[in-house]
Amino acid sequence: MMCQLFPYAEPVTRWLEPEQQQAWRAYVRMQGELNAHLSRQMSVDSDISMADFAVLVQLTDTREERVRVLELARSLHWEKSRISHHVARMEKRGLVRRESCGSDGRGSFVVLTDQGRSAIEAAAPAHAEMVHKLVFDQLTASEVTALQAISEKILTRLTTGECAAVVARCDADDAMEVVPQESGCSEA
Amino acid sequence: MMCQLFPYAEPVTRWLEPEQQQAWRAYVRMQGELNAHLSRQMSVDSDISMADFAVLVQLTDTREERVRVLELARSLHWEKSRISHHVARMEKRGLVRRESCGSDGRGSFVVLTDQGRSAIEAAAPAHAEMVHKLVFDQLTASEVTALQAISEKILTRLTTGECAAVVARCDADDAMEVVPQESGCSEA
DNA sequence: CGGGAATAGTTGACACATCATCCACGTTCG
DNA sequence: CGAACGTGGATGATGTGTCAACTATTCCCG
Repeated sequence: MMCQLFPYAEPVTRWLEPEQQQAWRAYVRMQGELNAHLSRQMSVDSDISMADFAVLVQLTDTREERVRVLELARSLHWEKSRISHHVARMEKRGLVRRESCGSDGRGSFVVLTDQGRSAIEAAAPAHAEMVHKLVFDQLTASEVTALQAISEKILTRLTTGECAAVVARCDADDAMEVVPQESGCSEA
Repeated sequence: MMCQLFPYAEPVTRWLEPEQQQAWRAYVRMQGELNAHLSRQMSVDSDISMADFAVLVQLTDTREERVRVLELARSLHWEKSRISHHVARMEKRGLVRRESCGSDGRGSFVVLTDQGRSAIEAAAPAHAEMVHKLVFDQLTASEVTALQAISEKILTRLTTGECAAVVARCDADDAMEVVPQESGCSEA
């Protein structure tokens, strides 16, 4: 009853088709186990986590080997508080060091230490090898292409329109409605 | 020097080819952001996490709506301690309930509560819709097929040979080799 | 029957991510 | 100049995942 009267109240959920189900389950499991395996492998034989690795990569990618905290946050797509906590832990272990920023009293740099450099140099080869073995050795060239295309399509959807707006509505406490502004947010 | 004398000492790291780099970076970011988005969406509009959801799905998939803890662990591919902690938290929120197992004094069941059932029924449609919007609406039929093929190939590699052995070597301290027993576990 | 070993599950310590809050500094504009 | 507001970053509480013990039961075998 009241089916056609309130079409908006009964959107008739779009469940997944069987082929979609299969693909989705396979993807979800693969992604979970791949993450788990890469993480564990890295922490077992290099004593750093994937998160540490990501931070160290950003640091070594820069000449000067020092990066502002917020730039780290942006390039890793992490929240600033996550960066802050993580850098604190890494500092405690001697992988990085903080330096205050002269030109902007609020800011601070994250600086790579020698220990941090040797840590990433030790970890990188095994990690690359593992990615080869687990992923690229299993795939044909066209599958690699497809993987990239698929990832980019989904990524585009994720960083466009409503989705991006949800992410961006961070600390607007008294904004009664979220204006899905599609530009002018991040590249200040 | 000493290049060919000690070939094993200098394995000449296999770094990623440019196309591989691109595909890998795209995949890693997509996977991270997709996870984040799905998790946040679910906890925002249904007040349960993806982990809760996964547990509840397992419970509703069974007639009786009660499952042994270890069976849960196996079907979700989680560690038993993770299950234990998580079930404890879910119990505290009223989503599930524990019941002791008569036939095996060590075991216990996890049972779906009414509140748990309504929680998953409330969460499922929005989740399915989100997966559609973010993933399948973006992909062609052949990309869906490719995604499944890719996932299954990688998954096969992960659950075969050395990788599986690493996972399985849990508390077998003195077991020199791991026998990958494939049945006879769950139906007591 | 008795004494290991395996099994089912819990627990505590720790690493990590997220959220809300806070503070210090900078910018803008009256 | 100085109040208001935005920004860079730190902090504490809480929920979650992992690892390493630990308990209690059951199984196996002599």
